Amino acid sequence: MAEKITPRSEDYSRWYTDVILQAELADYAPVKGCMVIRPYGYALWENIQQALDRRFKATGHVNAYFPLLIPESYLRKEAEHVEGFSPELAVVTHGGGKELEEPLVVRPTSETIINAMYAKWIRSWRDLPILINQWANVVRWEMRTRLFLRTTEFLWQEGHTAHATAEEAMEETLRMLNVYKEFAETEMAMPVIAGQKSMTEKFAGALASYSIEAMMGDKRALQAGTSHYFGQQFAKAFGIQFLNKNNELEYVYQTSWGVSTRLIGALVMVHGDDQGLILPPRLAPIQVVIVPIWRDEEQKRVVLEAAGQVQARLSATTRVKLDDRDEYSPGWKFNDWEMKGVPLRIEIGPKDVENAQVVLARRDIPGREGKQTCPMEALESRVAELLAAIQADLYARALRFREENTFYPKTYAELAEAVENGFAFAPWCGSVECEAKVKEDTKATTRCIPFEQPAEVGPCVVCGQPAEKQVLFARAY
RNA sequence: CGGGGCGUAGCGCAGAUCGGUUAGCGCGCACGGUUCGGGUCCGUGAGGUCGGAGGUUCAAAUCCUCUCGCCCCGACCA
Repeated sequence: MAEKITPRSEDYSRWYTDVILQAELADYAPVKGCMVIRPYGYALWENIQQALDRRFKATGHVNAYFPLLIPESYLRKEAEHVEGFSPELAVVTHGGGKELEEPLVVRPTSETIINAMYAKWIRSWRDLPILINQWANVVRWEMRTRLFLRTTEFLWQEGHTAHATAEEAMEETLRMLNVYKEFAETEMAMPVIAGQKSMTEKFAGALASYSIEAMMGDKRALQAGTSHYFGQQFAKAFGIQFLNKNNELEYVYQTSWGVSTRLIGALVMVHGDDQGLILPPRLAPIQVVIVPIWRDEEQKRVVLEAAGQVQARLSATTRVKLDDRDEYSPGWKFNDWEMKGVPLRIEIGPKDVENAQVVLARRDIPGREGKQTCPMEALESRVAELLAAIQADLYARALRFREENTFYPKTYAELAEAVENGFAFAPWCGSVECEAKVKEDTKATTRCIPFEQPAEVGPCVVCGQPAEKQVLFARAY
């Protein structure tokens, strides 16, 4: 056995890296913190893109593309924004062999360049709302990087909208957060907690930030998507004004929202096991792999013919691959496709051809337990059923895991213990001091103030003062 | 930036403490055969500026100095 995946229990971090490298999702690039997204990983990203893009279009958004290079001065226009991003900027100082008059930053996010354009485009209330999304790469010079979770360059989408009223912009902010939540749960089979970020955790330049937070396999939290309400902050910095219906000059109200290739890291950590990836059927690049089994040339001919028919029948509705490679044994292929997380495997051998059946093996249920025979005539319906069942079961399993590792501490000591073992929902007075103390003592941060709140909230778990809200504390990526 | 680890064949490593002349092993790769219902087995073969620079020495993967890079753990972040 050439490569082994480190078991999760031994070293979760190494397991994560092993799975990504061996499943060929990505590989390290020559430049520190950068990675190559390999074809299999990119196919996964394309499926994520499609599923999201469909939802963006359905909510009235259009795609556009803004440039990679941004004049450095643009970043400085919004005080809080520049403060948040300057430490991690890549700056271009030379071009065409000459030093540039003004340095250009490689976008870490596109608020400034997009808003500079919005200032040109918006004149009247009739120009609003502007609902633009872009799929792009961005660069942030992070100190510590990790495949997919935090790379120097990453792919994402960023929606940037401008509205005539605060209410409308806030509605948009929450609508898109909800799109993310629905996407995560439906497509990724990943349950998430939606809520508002605390003032210290919010986006640089936003009035309010919202996020969806998911529990990874090591019980740590991962911010899987964010949506920001900017009010008129950026509009004032960039001079985005319009004449309202009363012929009054007014600043627009804005939002931005984004998810990144980090979602691939989330998929790995939410569903994967010691054998490798387990991909949710709705996003899996290959939903069904057919592994034919034969001994001699005659069997090979018969089996491959049957396998070809199975492939043809399923390909109308399913992303299916026939692995007819001669050079690998069936056992090798089983392991290989399990590592790559293909949700459903079809085995066809001489016995199956004889009995007009196939063997179906679920990736999410290892061993004999996950295997069943299926008569050839029931092929399409059974495969569809199983894929749907796997999708649902993955979600249910992830939800159960999160619930089993979620705690409701009443005291500070209980909180400290709880965040060692998972998510902790606890009353919080809202003060930065209490938030900082928890971080200092336990390394856990407030992830979000969930929308779903209990009927009654006790005193702040840190200081004992009255608390209005319950907050989610967790150690996070 | 602080702490730790590592750079020797495509990958994973041994060799270094105690310098010695053809630098090994496993996997992978190529070819031939064998096998195929859970990572078959056998044979043959190709493949190396020992991260880089400088120094010590009759002799350096090995000792010394400098340097570059990567990974992991922290502080920062999607």
